[in-house]
Amino acid sequence: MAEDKTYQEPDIPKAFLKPYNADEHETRIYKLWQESGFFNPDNLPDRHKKPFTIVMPPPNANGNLHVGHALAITLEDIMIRFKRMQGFKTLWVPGADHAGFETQIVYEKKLEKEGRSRFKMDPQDLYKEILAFTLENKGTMEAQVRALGASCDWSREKFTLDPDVVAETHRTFKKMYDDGLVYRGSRIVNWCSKHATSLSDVETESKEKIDPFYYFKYGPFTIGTARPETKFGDKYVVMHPEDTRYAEYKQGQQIELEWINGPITATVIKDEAIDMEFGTGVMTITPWHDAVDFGIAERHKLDREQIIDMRGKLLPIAGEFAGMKITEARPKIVEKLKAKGLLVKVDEKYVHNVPVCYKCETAIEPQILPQWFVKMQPLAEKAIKAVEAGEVVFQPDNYRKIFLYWMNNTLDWNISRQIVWGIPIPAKICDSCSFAEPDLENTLTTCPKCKNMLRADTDTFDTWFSSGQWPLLSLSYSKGADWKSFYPTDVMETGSDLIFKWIPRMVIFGLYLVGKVPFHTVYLHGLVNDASGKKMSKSKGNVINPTDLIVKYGTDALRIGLIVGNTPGTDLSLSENKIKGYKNFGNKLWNITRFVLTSCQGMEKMTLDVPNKDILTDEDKKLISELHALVADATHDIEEYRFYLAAEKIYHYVWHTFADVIIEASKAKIAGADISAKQSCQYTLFYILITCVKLLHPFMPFVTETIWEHLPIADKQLLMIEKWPVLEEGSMK
RNA sequence: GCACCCUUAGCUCAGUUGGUAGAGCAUCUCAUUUACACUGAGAGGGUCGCAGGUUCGAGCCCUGCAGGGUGCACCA
Repeated sequence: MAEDKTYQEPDIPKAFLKPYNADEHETRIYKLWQESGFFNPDNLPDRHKKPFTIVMPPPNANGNLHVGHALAITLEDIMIRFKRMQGFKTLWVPGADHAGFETQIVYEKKLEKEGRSRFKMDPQDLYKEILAFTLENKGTMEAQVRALGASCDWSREKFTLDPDVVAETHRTFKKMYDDGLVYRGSRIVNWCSKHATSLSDVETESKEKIDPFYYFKYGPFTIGTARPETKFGDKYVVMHPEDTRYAEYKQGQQIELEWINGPITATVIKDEAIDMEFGTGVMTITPWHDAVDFGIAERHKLDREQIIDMRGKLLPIAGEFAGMKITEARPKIVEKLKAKGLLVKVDEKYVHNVPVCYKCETAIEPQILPQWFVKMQPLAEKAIKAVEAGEVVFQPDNYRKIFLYWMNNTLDWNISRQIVWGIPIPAKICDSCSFAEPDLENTLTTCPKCKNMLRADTDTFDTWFSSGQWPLLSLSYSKGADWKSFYPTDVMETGSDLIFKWIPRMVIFGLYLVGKVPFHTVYLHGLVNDASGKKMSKSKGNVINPTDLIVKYGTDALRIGLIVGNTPGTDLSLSENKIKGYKNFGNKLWNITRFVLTSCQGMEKMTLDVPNKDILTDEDKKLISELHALVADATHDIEEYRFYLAAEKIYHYVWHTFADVIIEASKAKIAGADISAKQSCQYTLFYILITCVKLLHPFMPFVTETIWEHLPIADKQLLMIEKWPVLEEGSMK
């Protein structure tokens, strides 16, 4: 800044002779900030002592940022800039996410377009291709984060596949195995037959479907089902133990009956999972392909048999239907049962919700598979305790209830994924017996139980297994003591949709690995929808690329436009008009500066202090005390995470009090003959200007820093490290 | 079915501990060689979803109801 001479000249800098043009300044200003080194807390001046840390939720490195990212980056940057100006030793750790499953899907779509398929590729080659694709997109994503003005410490940037991240994730896996918190088991999992991988319970969505609901004669019973194609192997008939209609049938009783492919022996089971109100109150079970049935089979130690293969086709047990896709087989099976006189009736319009893959909407086919699971209950208990003790608070507060609700209803977490793009699971598996064990050093070759050859697990971890440890991993907690200054972090700011997927896992891993919660405050922002409140999606064509808005209106306008009127946890309808309005605001501030500089021409260099009372008129003293009331109010709002209110109040003051009232009234004084009134007015205008510019800096960093460059102030620094306006002792109230 | 949220101006939404109903956009009128290419002054517009309750006082607290949204679980 020293080489910039314009501010030393008494004339109005030339820059102010034309409207503010964001495009001219933003790249240069960002460079100035970055070269100053102040993004890195280690380089901040001495007054910055107490750490304030945010770990950036690493954006997916598989494409462009969307406006939701722009909102997140803005919120985080507001907190960081505010705290930095207040004198905190601020650290904001940027990152990039390889985003396992999600990126692989993006890449598979690309392959599909090229007429290729991952199922015909060598996994190693596929991995290499996706890596190259990701690294290329990582650069695009980072450039967009910079364009948003993010004052994060790039020297500490982490990628979720960095070698130390992978190594540490492996160690956690081993540690959890040794502690009995990770186990390998053949359990029912959510299987997506399109992507050919299992999914966790948070990676499925439910979709309403209308299907026929069939009633079949099953020996002396009538059973109801929407899925006749799974019924080939059904040999258990289940009813509620208290159902008086079926009191004559006893647990374990065997019944001979005629079924799809001939006579079978069915066994009566009594279980409380049965809803007496539903259907006939009797059902047969298919443990291999239904979670509830699996639970019943577990409780009663029943046989299970696979009916449907991993690509969604019927197995030989289906007899003449073997090899058919289930949708194709269903009507034919019903036809056969009808021919045998076993079809009782059909409800044509049965409305139910079926789980689907959250990415491709393919119906989830539950399957029993040997996978690695995390035992959630003991971990969830700790997380519940920590949240109940107030160690983590939520903004807005109602997410606390949602967090606790989920933690109280948690299922064991399947962490195995049958995809290549991710962190490999460092384990050895015996295909001959049930042996499986983590093997970080890659030393196990033969099974200690049955002496057969072991094979390396080809699965990768669920992305959330590593990203759940992100607050620790991103601070390189395995290396050196640096992380201890910044952990636990202060705020985790992320989308409200991650309240299940991510937040609980981070709390759990933080408590498990180092005994401390990973953050004290969780700030959750809502979705950014289009102007009519509809969710942005590629298929609707209403996706807004933040870069387009930046090009049109400038980053500052986008930032404050995303903040005003946007309460935490609530979805936002984004209209371009609003952004445009804030572009005008940037220019208003620009012109205010021009007016104040013109009015102050010929004065000595100014200081940052409150003007001396002795030279101020009573009227101006009152103006300054009103300004101080705004400072106190806005500061309080920011501290309470009410950024939408702070931004609006400052905006309103600047435009409708400072510009419309104070400046209008000042014109007569500046032109008037009363020298002391003029001087008082000049000091007052200047002081109000610098205070407003400071207050706006977290929200609109570029225009405020640009203005700051041109202000005739002695001993000034970059605005980003100037002191936040403070009402010191003795200053006018 | 359960949980959570929402319902305030034409639209999008604020409204902090209960103390006279707010902003932006839109509309209308007027001004404007202006610090302002992106401006100003002013106006209209609300039974705060409905019904009760607590209170000196309720948009805010309590109960019930209705409508909308989101999430979770499903019920074979």
